[in-house]
Amino acid sequence: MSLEDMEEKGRRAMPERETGRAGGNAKPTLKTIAELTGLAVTTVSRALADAPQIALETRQRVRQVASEIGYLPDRAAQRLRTGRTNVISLVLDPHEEILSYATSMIKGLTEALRGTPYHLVITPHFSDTPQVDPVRHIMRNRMADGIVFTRTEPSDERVKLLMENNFPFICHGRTELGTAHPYVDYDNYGFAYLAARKLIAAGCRKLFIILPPERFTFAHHMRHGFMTAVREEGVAFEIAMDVTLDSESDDIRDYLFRRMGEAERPDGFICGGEVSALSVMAAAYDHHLELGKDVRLVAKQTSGLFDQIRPRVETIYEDLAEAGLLMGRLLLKRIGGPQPIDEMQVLQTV
Amino acid sequence: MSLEDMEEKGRRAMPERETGRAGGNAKPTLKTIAELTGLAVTTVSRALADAPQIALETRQRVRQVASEIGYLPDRAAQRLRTGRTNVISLVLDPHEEILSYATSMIKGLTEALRGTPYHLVITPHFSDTPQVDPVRHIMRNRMADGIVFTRTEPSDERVKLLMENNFPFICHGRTELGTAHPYVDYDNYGFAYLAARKLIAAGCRKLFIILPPERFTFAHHMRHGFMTAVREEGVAFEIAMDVTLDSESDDIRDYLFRRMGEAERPDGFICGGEVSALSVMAAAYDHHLELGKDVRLVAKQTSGLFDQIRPRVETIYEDLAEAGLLMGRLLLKRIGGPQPIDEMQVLQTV
DNA sequence: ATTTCGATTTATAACGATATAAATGCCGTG
DNA sequence: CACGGCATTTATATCGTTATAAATCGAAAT
Repeated sequence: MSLEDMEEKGRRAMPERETGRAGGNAKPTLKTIAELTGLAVTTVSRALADAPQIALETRQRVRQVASEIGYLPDRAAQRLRTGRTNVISLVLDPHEEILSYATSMIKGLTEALRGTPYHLVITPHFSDTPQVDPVRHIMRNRMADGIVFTRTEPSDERVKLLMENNFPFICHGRTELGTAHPYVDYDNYGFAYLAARKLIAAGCRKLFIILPPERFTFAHHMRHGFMTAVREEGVAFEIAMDVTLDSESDDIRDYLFRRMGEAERPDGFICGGEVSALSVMAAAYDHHLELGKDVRLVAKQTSGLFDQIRPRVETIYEDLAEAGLLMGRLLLKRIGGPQPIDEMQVLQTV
Repeated sequence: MSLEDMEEKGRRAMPERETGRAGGNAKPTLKTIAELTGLAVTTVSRALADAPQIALETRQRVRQVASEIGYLPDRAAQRLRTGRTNVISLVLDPHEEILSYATSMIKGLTEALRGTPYHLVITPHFSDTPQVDPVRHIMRNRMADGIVFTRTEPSDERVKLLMENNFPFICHGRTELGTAHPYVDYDNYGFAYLAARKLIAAGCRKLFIILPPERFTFAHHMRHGFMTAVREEGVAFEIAMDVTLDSESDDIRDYLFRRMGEAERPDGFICGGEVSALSVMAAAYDHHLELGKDVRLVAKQTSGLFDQIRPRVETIYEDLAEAGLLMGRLLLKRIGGPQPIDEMQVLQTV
């Protein structure tokens, strides 16, 4: 083998300095700091953890060196040793793909996690598997230190499972289980009640509401708020059959178009979702009904969308980013503290 | 020390079975399988990796036992040992909070990652730090095996940095750097061209377009497509000053309302975003201009939103979930293969 | 019978951090 | 001057996995 050949082979064996290690110097570890300071790795570790048994002067010197060389602890090593993942899992339901719901939540959550060592992992929940599966998987295999999920049900299996195992979590919406659990909710009772009162005050004589699917707790809250208002005022009412806020918006529009063509047409509509509210408007438009005169609508607003909609629609605002922020904060608090904190918070209708 | 005392102490030492270890049996590891099969840990590891040097019969037996006890490899340990994180980072720009953009991307990405060991981590990019910071951080500290980002610029610092370090990534949109790099883009030239042709064909005599901020490559594409069409047809045109697709939608509406009140009012509008398109509609409405008669609008549609909008608006569809799916697939391919694959794909206007 | 070979399996050493227990050195005290 | 006590530092083991090198074993070859 010639000299050139050997050189050639050498080049092949080490192509171009392992990916990502540009600059020539390897990633700093505790060992690097230990060598630079002349201390033991253990000491460096505890110094960075601000352990009181390490001399103050040592702690400061270690901190100094650490920041100079841009040391960051290896997450994998920490996770392996301590069992803590520094991960928060957001379990996303396929239905949350609609519009801004998930994005607002994510915005709030990342804001809450900002400055902490926690990362946000999106765990999709595919519709062909039971709702509790991703949660169980995360918990069993310790994929995260805490779980965030939404669309809570009255007797939610996920809440039960997580409570049983004392695993940190927070959910958007409440259960109707006896036991207290951490959650953040919006006052959907208040929403529906207020919406109905507004419509009645505007002169509506027959109210119509599209509810979330019955299996969600907040569907009950909305129904209850709606029923309370219509009973107080003694006006006629109707609750959408066959379609829910989760239905395809085309289906909602078709359904409403049919209903608007039948006898005893409702004149006041309540809609707890933005796109479905547009479906209501479209159905009315297709019937040449004038919004704000022939029919009225109160919609729940979760984005700036309805500020651009004409004719103007009365809305009641739910701040999902704020909910996400709050959820993140409460979850971090729960993870930090050893015993379960059963803090709950309901964001009021504005 | 009495016997009771010792027992008491023993109990204290193991308080209540570490959180999450319900059921009494600890989380299975390679060691567990090794003990059950009588093999060495190394052998089990290689058997599960389907190494050819392990006897077929052994491999099958190990697989069997592994699935029986529900073994899952510890990600932290794998990550520590191999340096691979099994994480894909999606860097989210604050502007992507609007409506469905991020959600659609996430949907596509999770679909692509389904069945793979990869997790999706959301890395927020806060607006008070340089755009390249989160990308550099992820790369330097090996927080992920691959990066996804959006809003690509002609001379994008992120692309440069990642290319220099040969770090796997994919972006939504192209650069104008000479070097090829992996990306998925939408044919925004085609969008603007087609939109302009449609408006002209419908009889419009003065076209108006709202572009993305100039710093993004796709702004140039749209401008180019728009300019080509108006020049071909020789119609008058105007490009929005002062507002872009990133502007507050209220600002866009106010701006357009003013413009529509001035002389030589445009009669054909092109809008590359959903909410801003609604702003155009709102401005026209507030001027009592009839859409489809006094003024026309072609909007880019990225969700089902415009199917519910009345009066009906002409739209051109961009499938962001499809883009996300494609990006995920290309990135995984890039991570799998040792040498950079410079695959690029432009999704065509439909 | 000894050697060699190929096919398997195994032992050992890391990856980078931290918990536990042990060691060091300095101080005052008896 | 030996000792105990205190403050501080260090050595060792470990988390669960995989890369590397070494070992085992039966069968074929010398």
